[in-house]
Amino acid sequence: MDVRSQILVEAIRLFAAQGFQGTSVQEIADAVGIRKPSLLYHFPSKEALRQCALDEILSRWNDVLPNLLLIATRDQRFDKVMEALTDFFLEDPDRARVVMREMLDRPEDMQRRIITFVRPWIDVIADQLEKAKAKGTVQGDVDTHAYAISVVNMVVAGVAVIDNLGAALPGDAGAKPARERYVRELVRIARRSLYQPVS
Amino acid sequence: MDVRSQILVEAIRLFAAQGFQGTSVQEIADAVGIRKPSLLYHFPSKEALRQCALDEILSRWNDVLPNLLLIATRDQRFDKVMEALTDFFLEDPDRARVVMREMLDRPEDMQRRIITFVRPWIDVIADQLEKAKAKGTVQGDVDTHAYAISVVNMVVAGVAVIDNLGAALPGDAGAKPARERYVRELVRIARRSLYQPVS
DNA sequence: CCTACCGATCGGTAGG
DNA sequence: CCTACCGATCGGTAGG
Repeated sequence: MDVRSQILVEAIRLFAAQGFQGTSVQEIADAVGIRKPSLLYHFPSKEALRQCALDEILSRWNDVLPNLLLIATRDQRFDKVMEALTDFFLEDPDRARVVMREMLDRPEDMQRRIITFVRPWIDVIADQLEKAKAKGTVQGDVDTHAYAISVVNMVVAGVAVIDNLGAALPGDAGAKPARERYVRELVRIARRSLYQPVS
Repeated sequence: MDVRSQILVEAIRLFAAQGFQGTSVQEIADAVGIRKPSLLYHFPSKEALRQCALDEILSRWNDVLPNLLLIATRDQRFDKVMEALTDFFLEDPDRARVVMREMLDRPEDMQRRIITFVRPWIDVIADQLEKAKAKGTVQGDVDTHAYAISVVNMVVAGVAVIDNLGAALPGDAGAKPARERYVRELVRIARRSLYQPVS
């Protein structure tokens, strides 16, 4: 792996754990094993490093997005879409943490990214849900746009703090790992609040 | 209002917007209109200020909690409990932002607070839900603990970034404010994923 | 509650 | 990719 990629990996890890302001360029350089000015040769400023770290995460999301939209458009396989969404963030929870932090730290910046980046595919999914609503598969009072965004936000926020939430569960020693319980329940909540009961 | 309270108000506002590391003691002192050493007379360190800011939020939560548990225990009025929960954070979204930031910045610290502070009343609510499950009012496959925690997390995270999420909605000019749409949909999701359909 | 001041660390640059 | 160094700001203290 080249130095630039190593820098991005360590930056995302540290930004996720300590935040952007809570992480110094020195710390990232130490983690990579180079000197601070060497890092600033690859990224002209700490701010540039922030943008690149976020782009890195969003571009990986773009890798899974086409496949996800294909599934959603073709046969509305809800479980598959939710699985792709949860898998993406569970694969590296730091992604969820960085995204949550950016939404808190830079709301205007993140709103811009959301408009150009998230809204298009939210619109596609909402369209599908509207069709399903007309057919009667989906419950009539679902606010399809607000629903889709809320579910995405629930997954991102849930994964970002998933290990914290474990502390709120009763500590059954032999029980299923807390992570799995939460993810399963999140998916259940999203599904059950969407579809018309089959009865 | 005394100086100490003013400091806490400004600290919570700035911590919510910029984070703890992103806010300097100088900034808070400026916002209050005093010098930095004067602030450090009231709070011995920035770290002490953080703890007090969080205690302030949690103690306000303790004001509404007994009433909330009474409602939940007496007649399981789900909508009233959800209303108390959403109202508390919507009343000042900075509360939600500070809590989310603390969960990200200080996971071990926050886990401790969750165990002593959140878990007891989550247990009470989960107990109520188990009884309702036995009666058949609540759906059989609900993981009551994971459900209660997930709903709380959904509300906290949703309110924390509620203005960001507006950017993902189509911009119907005359439409209902984005905030209200989101809150309404969050409550619908929570309710519908819990109860057995009346059919 | 203030003025004056501390060492440490910050992001970033010069120059090679 | 390094050494050497910059001004600015950080949290905090002394002393009144």
